[in-house]
Amino acid sequence: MKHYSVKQLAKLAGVSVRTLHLYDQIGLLKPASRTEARYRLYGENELLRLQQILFYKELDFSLQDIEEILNDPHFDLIHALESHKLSLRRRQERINTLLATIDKTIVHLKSHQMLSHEELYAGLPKETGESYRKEASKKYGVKTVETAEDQLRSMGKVGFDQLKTEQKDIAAKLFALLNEDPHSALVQQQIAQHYHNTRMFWGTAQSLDLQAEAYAGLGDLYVSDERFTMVDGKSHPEYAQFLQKAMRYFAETQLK
Amino acid sequence: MKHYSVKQLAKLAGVSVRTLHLYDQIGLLKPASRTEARYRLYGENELLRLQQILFYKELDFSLQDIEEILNDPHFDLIHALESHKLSLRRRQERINTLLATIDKTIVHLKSHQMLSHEELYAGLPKETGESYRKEASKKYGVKTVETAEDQLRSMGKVGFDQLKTEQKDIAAKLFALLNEDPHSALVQQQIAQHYHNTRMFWGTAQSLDLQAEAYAGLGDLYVSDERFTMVDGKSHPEYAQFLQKAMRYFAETQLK
DNA sequence: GTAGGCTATGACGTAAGGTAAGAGTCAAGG
DNA sequence: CCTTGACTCTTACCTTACGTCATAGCCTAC
Repeated sequence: MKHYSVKQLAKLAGVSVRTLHLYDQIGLLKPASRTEARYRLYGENELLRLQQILFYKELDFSLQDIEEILNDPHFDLIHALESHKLSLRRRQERINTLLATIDKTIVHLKSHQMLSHEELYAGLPKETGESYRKEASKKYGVKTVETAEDQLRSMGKVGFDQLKTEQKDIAAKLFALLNEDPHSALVQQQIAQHYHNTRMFWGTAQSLDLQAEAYAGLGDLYVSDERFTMVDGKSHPEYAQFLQKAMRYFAETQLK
Repeated sequence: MKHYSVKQLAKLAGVSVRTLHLYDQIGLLKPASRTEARYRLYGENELLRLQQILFYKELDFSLQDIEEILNDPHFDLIHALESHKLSLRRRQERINTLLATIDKTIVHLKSHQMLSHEELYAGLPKETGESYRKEASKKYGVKTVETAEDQLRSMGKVGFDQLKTEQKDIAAKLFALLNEDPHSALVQQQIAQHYHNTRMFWGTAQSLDLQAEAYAGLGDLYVSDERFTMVDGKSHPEYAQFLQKAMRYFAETQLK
């Protein structure tokens, strides 16, 4: 009868010696016998069992499961395989979701910086855009408008578009509060929602101080660019100013 | 300014306290400050960072990678995501392979026991099958034939079919050795190949003694059922007997 | 006799926490 | 004032399936 040393068996089956030591230790694959010096000796039976082990390992079963499968001849292997299939399917679906999310994230990131100054005002007649800039700059200062534009630009096209869509939702709620005090708890609660949503488009984490500034600046932009506060095609400058006040107050009271 | 205790932050973000302890320990997310009693205090900034961490964790990034991504603003995130996509794709392909293998295995197992006595002899006119049985039983004893049939049945339809296909290959080699001594090294070497292939269809591991018996019994079956030794539609009883001798010799010398 | 190769056991490390022990902290109620 | 209960701290061991030493014993060849 043939017998193999650890190294021979390991080489034969393509595993490491350590693996055989482990399998011996946990009782998954014991050597047929030992020499006087406690050297492990494996026989043909052990080679066969090892091959079975490796087969199930290929299928991603845990060593514990493999031991149950091999030791209990009445083990319901088909059932085990079916449930294993299910878990593999779940893993696959999860990976699909991950891939989709990553793709979205990549698209999102790539659209960053792609927003040039022209794109920022695309959709508006150039002169109109410029005139709004001038008017807003007069009212709020050149620096404020530029800061707000930078902030918006860093948000990327996707964020930009989504932000507009988002506005529709929040507009419905805030529009009803137009006559409330922008500093009231009622309004501030909605603004908090808006802040948390908006923040998701702002790349890497910044200090709260910076975020406060940026958020307040975004409110300024609302005033400087009517597109953000258009509802059903009509601009609502008083809504923009309402929002600006509410956002700045939020930034100053909640974020500092 | 708001501040959160470990438990509050944990609950807010849906992680465990231990997780926050760990993130603190590895420097991934340090508390903004500590109380006098060394209680951890987290602020709004930490909540934001934690949410970023969880986002990347959702994408199956390791904590190490996440730390690099978050700490280095110049990190090439798009590149990291692309390569992450690749590794996810590989995992998905691997899972696809596993699923296919499992399906095959299940089919294989299900065809076990489905092989009734009639199916065993399907394809042969019933009387022919019966007559072969009788003749073989006379020559080798009823018990031998039944044992061989059981063995074959336990192999399942898939194994049964594949075994026949397999025979075509080995037949080409062994047919040329028909006039050699079945016990010669030349023949025995081919038989060893055959044994190792055949064994793959024999479900769970058995003792070598049992395998030896089964393998020898399979040789008997070859003689009792001409379908195994048909080459181009012609039966070759002398080939069957040659095989039987070689297999029995192999079982007795190599497997005991 | 010794060099080189094989073997044994034991122990530590990995990733991302879970679980638990022992001790200190804090606010509320009696 | 004291106790109770909830919370927190640190330390440390457990998990998977091994890889990687470290130390020591064994075996064979020259």
